[in-house]
Amino acid sequence: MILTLEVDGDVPLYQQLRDRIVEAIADGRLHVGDSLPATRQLAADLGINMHTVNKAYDLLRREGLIRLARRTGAVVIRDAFTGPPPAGVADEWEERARTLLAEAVAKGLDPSDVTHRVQRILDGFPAGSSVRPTPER
Amino acid sequence: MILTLEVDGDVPLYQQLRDRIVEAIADGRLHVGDSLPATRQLAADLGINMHTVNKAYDLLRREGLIRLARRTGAVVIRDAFTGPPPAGVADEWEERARTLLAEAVAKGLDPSDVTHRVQRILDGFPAGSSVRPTPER
DNA sequence: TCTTTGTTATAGTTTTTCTAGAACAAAGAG
DNA sequence: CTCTTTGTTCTAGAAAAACTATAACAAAGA
Repeated sequence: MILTLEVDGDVPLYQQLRDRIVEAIADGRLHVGDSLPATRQLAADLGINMHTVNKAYDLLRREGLIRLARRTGAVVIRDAFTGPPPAGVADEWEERARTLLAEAVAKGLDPSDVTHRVQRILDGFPAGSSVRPTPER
Repeated sequence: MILTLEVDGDVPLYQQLRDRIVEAIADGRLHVGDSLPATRQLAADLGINMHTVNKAYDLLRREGLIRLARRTGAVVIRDAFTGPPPAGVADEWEERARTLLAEAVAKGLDPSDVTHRVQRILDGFPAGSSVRPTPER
């Protein structure tokens, strides 16, 4: 898994790392059961500290996306096909979505353009190609 | 304009303030030409420091949403009907949208549900109710 | 001229971020 | 059973960000 981080950006490294992994899961480049690199290994590869990777992994664990265990390492336990998300996840997500969408509208982006962009992004995800009323697997 | 901030949240106060104002613009509760409260006044109302408000206003200014001037104060200069956004704004927005949408998918939200939620949010904005191929006003 | 309002400067505290090194603990590999 | 790998925890420190507090400056409308 190739990851690149912006060292001089305004987004914290552990947040960027978390985001890239979330995107990898959504993209289908990571599936349930897949292992993430060991914290020490990934830290070395990225040229950052072990604890920074640790923090990103801890975030993903608290979000219910990975399982952490000694010796086994970090393993993906959630993807688009795993089943319905815990209650509250959708509403909490929507709240943040509302802020982002408000920004688009406030800045004058055409709402239908926004819709199309969102649709295109979703369609780009493996799980977004087909309507999925009931979870598979 | 009534605003409430989460003092003990993990989102910086100036960021929350910026978000609430962006939402107010998108909601149509703030229009082009409307004045925001003076920094000292708003700081006092919210029980926070003047410089924190200042930082939020400065963000909004750099985003092209308000104009700042002495004596005149902070005035909204952009809303959904002002015209097309500067080049690059849409693409920069889409990049962040992609991360947020990836999170939804990775957490198992049904893509069609995500679409519906996005649509409902957009429709809730005054500018989102009707298709707007060409800017009005 | 006075007052309002943004702007800038200085300074200090607290929290967050990132790094560094070390040791501990569980669990699979051999 | 021993060794090694991997997450976990601890301490510590540096740098940056966030927030507060005061004060003074500067422009511009009343």
